[in-house]
Amino acid sequence: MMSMNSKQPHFAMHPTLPEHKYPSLHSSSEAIRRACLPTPPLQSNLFASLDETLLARAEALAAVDIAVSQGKAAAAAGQVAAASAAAAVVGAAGLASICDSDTDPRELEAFAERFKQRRIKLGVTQADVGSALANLKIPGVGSLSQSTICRFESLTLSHNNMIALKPILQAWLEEAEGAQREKMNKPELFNGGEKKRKRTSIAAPEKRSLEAYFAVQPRPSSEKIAAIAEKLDLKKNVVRVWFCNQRQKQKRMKFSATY
DNA sequence: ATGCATGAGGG
DNA sequence: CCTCATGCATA
Repeated sequence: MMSMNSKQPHFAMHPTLPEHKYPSLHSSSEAIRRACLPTPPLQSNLFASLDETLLARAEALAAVDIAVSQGKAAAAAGQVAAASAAAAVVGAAGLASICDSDTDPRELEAFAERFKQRRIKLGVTQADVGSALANLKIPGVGSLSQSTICRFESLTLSHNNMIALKPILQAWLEEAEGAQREKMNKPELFNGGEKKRKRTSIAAPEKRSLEAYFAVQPRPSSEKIAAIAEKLDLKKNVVRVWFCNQRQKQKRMKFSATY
């Protein structure tokens, strides 16, 4: 009965972030990426005359992928290209501010692993760490979800996100190891049943089409999205969000930067 | 561990 | 509408 799931009240959500967690990280990095993108995609006149054709083309590519037995080939190629671009950006920029040890991917990776190791040694779950962060009483820092802690440990967060979270998790780690020799206990609180969100699941065939399309055009216009949505019989918003998430995925540490 | 979703902030 | 940080729900 006591499903000890990771159900947390809503206290961890973004009730109206004070001013967002990491103020200075935004515009700069994005601007640099854009400014240094080596090759602005390809098709431009392709879209002018082709519409449904491109969609069909993308799906054809998906079919080819299947034949090659590597469903992710196209997407992978896109990621590689993006990774190269990102690497070139960092190299060309040569900015001291983003090249010191605190932002060094290797250091982040090393820390993430040490963190996980010590966390486990403390017998604490990812979810525990997340909620415990609120107890650190660090200004502007509340709790985090199991998802985020997991992603931090597996480096599946953006480089900037990793950098921002590192000091926070480091603080928790030291605090926790110090408190271990003592005695600690925190109260658990749960709330009754609320309306649960339902997660839409995109079927494999549709996903293949989306991936194929993404390979040729990662940022389809609203109109294209509508067309794709209709073609795949999905809600337009679902398709839009899928593309947004796909783009974010490309930027995660694990698939980015040459290090 | 990861897929789809939300919301702040920016343009 | 997008990006980005983040989370609920689920495989």
